[in-house]
Amino acid sequence: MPSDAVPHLRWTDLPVAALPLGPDLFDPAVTFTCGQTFRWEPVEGAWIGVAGGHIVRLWQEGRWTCSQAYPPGFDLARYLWADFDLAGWAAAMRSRDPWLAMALAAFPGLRVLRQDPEEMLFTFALATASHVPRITHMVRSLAAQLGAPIAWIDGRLYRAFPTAEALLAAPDDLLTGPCNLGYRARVIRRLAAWYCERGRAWLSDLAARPYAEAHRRLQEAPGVGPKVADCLCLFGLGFAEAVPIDAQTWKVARGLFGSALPTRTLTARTYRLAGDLFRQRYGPAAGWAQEYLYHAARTGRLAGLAAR
DNA sequence: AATGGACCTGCCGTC
DNA sequence: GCGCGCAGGTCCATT
Repeated sequence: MPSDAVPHLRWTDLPVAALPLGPDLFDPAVTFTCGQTFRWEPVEGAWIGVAGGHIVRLWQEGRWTCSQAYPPGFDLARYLWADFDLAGWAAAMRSRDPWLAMALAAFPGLRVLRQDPEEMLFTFALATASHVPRITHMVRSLAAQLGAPIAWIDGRLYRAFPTAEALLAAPDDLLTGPCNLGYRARVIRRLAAWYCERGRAWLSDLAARPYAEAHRRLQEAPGVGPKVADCLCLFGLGFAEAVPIDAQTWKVARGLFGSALPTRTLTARTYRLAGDLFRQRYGPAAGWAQEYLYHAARTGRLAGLAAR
């Protein structure tokens, strides 16, 4: 669809909704920049992002999180996992170990988001051997180059995350050129072809399966290993017990669990083992604990936690 | 089952 | 400004 075929709107004309989430329960700045989502930007005291085909603007007023969205029908409460009792969980977790307690204190209001599973599939397949600034650039370029236009708002055009079909049809020099995917261009193309043969139901059906099964079956997709599968489980399918173990989290795991992890490097077996140890220590929302520990480790707040 | 290496570049801490 | 570099890994070949 050409970009002049979508509506021209103004934020002042869009209705406002509100959720009872104050800064202690939801901190947009931390949540949107900690490496689980890549399309939110601060704009004049608010945050604007595109998620699941909706343009969303949100800001906080006292104990409330206010929001606008186009097209209407965006379920912000679901997106923010608002029914997860962050305060209660955090209170229960502080005693598990001083490291998680430190991370909880350092980043109050960090929430795990429930994002669109298809977007998560391609986003985290893209994220391999990369880092947050670069992933952000890749995701935003892809949306700018291949995303369907949704609307103009206050003179700016917003585009959706590219569909699998659009990624599959994209010329190779577009993926490697302006989007700077590097070797990931091949990965994305292969994954898009594989996914297009199955369709969206393949992903959404997994959300109804037990975590272990979903995690295993996701890895049937090319370019999806154990870590990307866990990102999908946690960020896209709502499995709070999924613990993505990347390089940072592996360092944390070695510090926490020491000799219980038999190898120095992350292997298929130790990946499983580390995840189980996290779940043992932090319970059914171990994925939330991972998110706090990952962000703390990445920003250098866990300097004292060295592997034995 | 556990390494070792390749794969594309932009960051970023370190010489 | 670089860099036997490293980064939210995965895949494949060897041992």
